This record gives sequence, C-alpha cells and structure tokens, in this order.
Amino acid sequence: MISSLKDVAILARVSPATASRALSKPETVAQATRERVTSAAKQLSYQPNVLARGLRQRGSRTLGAIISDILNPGQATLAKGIQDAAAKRDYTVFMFNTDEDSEKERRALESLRGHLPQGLIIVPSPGAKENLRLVSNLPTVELDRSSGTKDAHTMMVDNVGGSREAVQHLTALGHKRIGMIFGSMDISTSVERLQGYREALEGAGIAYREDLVLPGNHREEGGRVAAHTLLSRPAHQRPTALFVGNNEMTIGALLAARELELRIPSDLSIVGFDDSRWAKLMQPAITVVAQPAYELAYLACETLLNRLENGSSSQTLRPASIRLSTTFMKRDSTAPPAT
Amino acid sequence: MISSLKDVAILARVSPATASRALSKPETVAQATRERVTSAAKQLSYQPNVLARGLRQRGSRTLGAIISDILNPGQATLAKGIQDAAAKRDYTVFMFNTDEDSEKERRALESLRGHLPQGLIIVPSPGAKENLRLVSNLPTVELDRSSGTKDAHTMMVDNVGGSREAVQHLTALGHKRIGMIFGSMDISTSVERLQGYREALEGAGIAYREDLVLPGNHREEGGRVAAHTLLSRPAHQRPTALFVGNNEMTIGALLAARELELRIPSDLSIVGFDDSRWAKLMQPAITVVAQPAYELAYLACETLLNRLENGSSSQTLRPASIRLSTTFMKRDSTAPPAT
DNA sequence: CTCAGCACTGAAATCGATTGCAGGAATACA
DNA sequence: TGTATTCCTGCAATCGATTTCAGTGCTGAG
Repeated sequence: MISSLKDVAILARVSPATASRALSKPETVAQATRERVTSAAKQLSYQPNVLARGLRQRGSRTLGAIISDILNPGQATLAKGIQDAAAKRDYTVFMFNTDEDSEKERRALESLRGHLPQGLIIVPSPGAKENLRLVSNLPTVELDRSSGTKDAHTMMVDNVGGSREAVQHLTALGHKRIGMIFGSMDISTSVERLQGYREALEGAGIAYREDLVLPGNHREEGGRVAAHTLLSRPAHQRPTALFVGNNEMTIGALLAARELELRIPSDLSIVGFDDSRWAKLMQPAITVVAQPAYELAYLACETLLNRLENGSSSQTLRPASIRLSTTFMKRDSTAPPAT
Repeated sequence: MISSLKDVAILARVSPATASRALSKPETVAQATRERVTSAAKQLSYQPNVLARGLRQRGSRTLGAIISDILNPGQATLAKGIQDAAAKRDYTVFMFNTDEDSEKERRALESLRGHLPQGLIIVPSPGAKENLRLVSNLPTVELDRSSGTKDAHTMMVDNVGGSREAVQHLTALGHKRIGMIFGSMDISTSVERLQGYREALEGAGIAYREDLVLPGNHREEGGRVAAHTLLSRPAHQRPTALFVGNNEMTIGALLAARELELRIPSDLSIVGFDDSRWAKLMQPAITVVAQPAYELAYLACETLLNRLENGSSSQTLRPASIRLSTTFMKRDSTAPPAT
C-alpha cells in the first residue's frame, strides 16, 4: 500500500539513487528524468519514509517541545506558536507535557532523545537544569522561563518590568497594602515578578512586608488558598489590592474574594499577570499584564530553526537572550482603595 | 556523544545481536550476559535510536493525533487525554492542529504518514472523509465527531441526548421562543445537537421555526454575530432563551447579549454546550451541558492501543462506536421567561 | 583525431537496530 | 558413550533513503 522509493524508481525506469536525487536535489538530474520520477512519485502517491531518511541523515526534520501544562491557556498558546512556526518551515513537533513535574520532564527528554530531534524548545520545570544535561548537545531554547543553565538561549518576557508597571498602577491609585501571590521560588518567572513588585513598592516609598506575600504553586487552588489567607484578615490589616502572579492563581483569588464577599474593585483591586479569554469576559473585566505568548513562542521556534539551518556557525553565536515587553491592560478590576 | 547499540555490544563483549536481545527480549539471553549488557547500556546511557528500530520494525511506538484547535480548552483537554493515555503505554504522539481547515488537515496527514505511526486519533475537520483516504490502512479512531467514513471507529458524546436535555430544561421553565446557534452542518456534532434541539421542541409541542436557528461557524465571532442577529429583534419576537452549540460561540452570545444590554437570566436565558473554566466563574454562572472530554480522549487512545496490541484479530472486530453521556449543569443563567 | 571537461546516472555502502538461521556448548536421556 | 534436546550466541540480511564514487556518453577545444 505504501510505496517506497524503489517502487518509484522502477516505475520511472531509473535507479533508486536517481529517484532520490530527482526528488530532493532536482537540479542534479536531467529534466526528462526528473519529470518521469516526479510523475511516478505522484502516481504512486509516494511519501518518503522519514525514519529511513532520518536514519541515514542522522536526524529528521523534527523538533521537541516540552511545555508545562497544555490545559493552561497561556501554555496552549505557546504550543500553538511553536507548532505554527515549525509547520511553516516544514518541521514536525513532538510535544510533551510536564505538569511541572521534574520526573515527567526527565522521561519526556529521554523519550525525545531517541527520536533524534534537531532541536528543543522547553518551558523548564523546576528540575530542568539537571534534566537538560541529558540532552546537552541538543540545540535548545528555553521559553517563558529560565532553567538557570549557563549559556542557554532564553526567550522570555520582561517580567520585572511588567510587574513593576502593574504595581505602580496600584500605588498610583493610592493603595498602600498591596498583597502578592507569586507562585514558587524555583520558577524564574515567579522570582522576577516578585522582584518587579518590590521595585514598584520601593519606588512608591512603601515598605516591603513579607506577610503580604504568599506563594501559590501556580494553580487555581493554590491561588485561592493564598488569597483566602491574605483576605481573611480584619479590614484594616487586609490588603486593599492584590497582584497575582499568573492566570490560574488569579481565578483562585477571584473565587476567594467571592467567598469572602469582597466586591471588586470597591473592596479589593486585583491585577493578574497573563491575559486570557475570561479576564475580558468577567464583570468587572480584570486588569492584567498581558504577555505576547504566541509571538514569544513563534519567535523562539524561528530562532531555533535559524540557528539550526545556519549550521556550525551557530555554535559560535553568543546565546540569544531575548525579552519581549508586556502590555498593561487597564480594565475594571482596579480602583482607588475604599477610604 | 550518543552511543549506539554497537558501542554497548563492544563494551559488554557480545555481538550487537545479543545486545539487542538482552535489552528487548531479556528472557532469551543468559543472565550473566544480560547483566553485562544492561550495565554497559547504563554506563553509556544508551538510548535506542527510534528511527533505526522503527525502520526495521516498520513503525515506531508513535501515534498521530489531529485536533482542530489547541487554543480551544475543550480540544486542549482532548489533547491532554490522548497524551496521558499514550504516555502510560509508552507511546509518543505527533500532535497536529487543523484549525478546522481541510487543507491543513491534509498536510498534517501527509506529514504524519511519513512517520509511520501505528495509529491515528483524529477530530475530523469538514473535509476529513476525503483526507482520511490518504491513510486508509492506518488504524484510526475518530474523536468527538464523525467524518462519515464507513466502518470508522468513533468515540463521541451523546450530543442528541445532551441537547435534548438542555432544551427540555428551557421548555420546562416555560420558554416558547428558544433560539439555537448550532455551528455548521458539515460537522457531525452540530447536526446532532440541532437534532436534540428539535426533538426537545417537538416533545414540548413547540413548532420548530427555522428563523430561530442560525449557524455560527464554531468561533466566538460567529456566535456573537448570530446571537446579535437573533436578539436584535423586537422584544415580542426575540427569543427568550438561547441554546448555543459550543463553548466559543457561547462567549460570543454572551458578548452580544451584553452589547444589547440584555440581562441574564431575566431578559434572556442561555445554555451552552461544553463546560469550561469561565462558565463557572461568570456572574451569573452559565448553565451548560458538560462533556467528559478528558475521559473521552483517554478512552479513545486506550481503545486504539488495545486494538493495536491485539494485532490481527483487531481487523475483525466490529467498529466500536462509543457514546459517553453528557452531564447537565444547572447554574444561574437560566430562569423562566419574563412575563 | 584526441582528450579534458561536463552532465548524468547507477552500483554499492551506509545509517542503527532487529531477527531468521545456523552453529556450538551444555544438559538430559537412553 | 552416543545422541537428542535445549539454551545461548553470532553472522548476515534487512528495513528505505541518501550519498560517495565510479563510470558513461557527449561536447568542445586543441
């Protein structure tokens, strides 16, 4: 049913070698021959066997992509950006999820390695620095976060700047007690966003208070618990505004506010990091720091492919560490604190 | 850097053949030899070359998965279900997006074919019936929808029943003019959901009116336009309730209602097909027909793998056409019509 | 007329793992 | 002891495409 190059060669009355050349290096073959071969190939609806080709050429037009959680719309957007960029250059992508689990990441990398991908795009999980040694000679771009690996190519957004802007917005509105839910310290984005928060407070002359800052493990439930803790305090100690480090946790924070019957924005202002479908749809619509996730991923993939196709020279290129800037989306979930 | 089986064989002082057997059919090799080989493999951190193995065995432990749009949370859930099920059985997945575009689907299938996957799980796009002939001898499961291919294995939810239940809920509340936004007629789910709508109306003794039913192309914008059209009519002609055929279009319908300053549920009841994060989060929370998307996809993948591993007997198995039932989630977006 | 140069083509090796077949050693059984 | 059986191992072929190398035939220059 599936026909091989040999079948094509026979039908075109040439050797397999010539058939191969006619299809992949057309200019090296006489026109008449080339036409016989291409028409034979079409007639048999010949599709090259990627495995055989990859074996011979030591690697197929394949990339690995490892993201943390396809169910997170932000990550799904990354996945799509990667795939679109890869498809445009005729690469296929092996996509894996880690669920932020270092062990799953390791397994994904092992499994990937056997497929001899040409390159890797990864949203590193907490254990990534260790895991990435499994594929140390594979051209890699770290996306969204940094694993801390030296000389890695990274493609991230300006987390510090984005957070600073968000929190400055809150201080400008007059908020003094601003809480933050930040994720966890072993993920670079969390650390950077916390940093932006601190810088904004400092700029506004507000002292940093550890008791207003809680981790939230990046998930909805973590965000809910953290927000609940912060918001259950008596009214005069309770933060009047919350800055939440990612979209999932923002949902949790909103649920917590609802449970405690706090009205947004009159009782509580909220700014989230990461835009999303529902953020616009909510009433009030949520003010957020939007990230160019699709562009980021697309760019990451293009960068990787360019590096691959420039061959050896790439080795000498200094690691590209690109930061895209975020966009502050003022909506309706922020207002001056109640007097 | 990457070591081959031959390297392992040399280090273990055996032939490559024996090394191969020691690793993949351990019981056929003497224990002492086996241990030498496994330890050599570990020492070299040997990873089999999937391409070579796949070439020889005519196919690797790889599945193809084609979904329509990874950015749609429902589809992302399908993707995750597939991946989890595949990973558990140690298969890797090539994932493609079609964006409901038949041409992209064709390209995905062609590209997939060269990778010699063992099987395919596909959410068929409108042109799938034609496209699937490209891979007619590949074990395939159609997920979420049916392409109309004869004898195909399909894994779907009970769209007719789910819709009927939703619309019955509306008629029970006393609604007489119930609009529907259904997607497009070339996707089986749309047709079935429309069918459920008709059955429910009929059951309630309400005449089916074509002018209350509009297509919406499955996207937010299509849903918005359709809903806007239906809802712009004068109050006594306007539907008092809308049943919307998928989650994206439900968002559009909500936006349209907001534009027209219709209050939910007092001016307009809304039921959507497909649950999602934001449906719970909205105020009012949206009443929906929830689908067991993750389970559906997981099951689809397991079914496929079982069929693969039962070998030839599978050919004779009658096509499995499984329907999972939906769950009606009554929330706050439905109420009796205004008097 | 001869030979270099060119444009094409084909034979055969190659990539890495698997596997049918055969041979050798060890064991069992008569 | 002789022979049948079992167990283990290695040789060599194989999967399908690519690529090196060595032609073949032709053109054009000397």
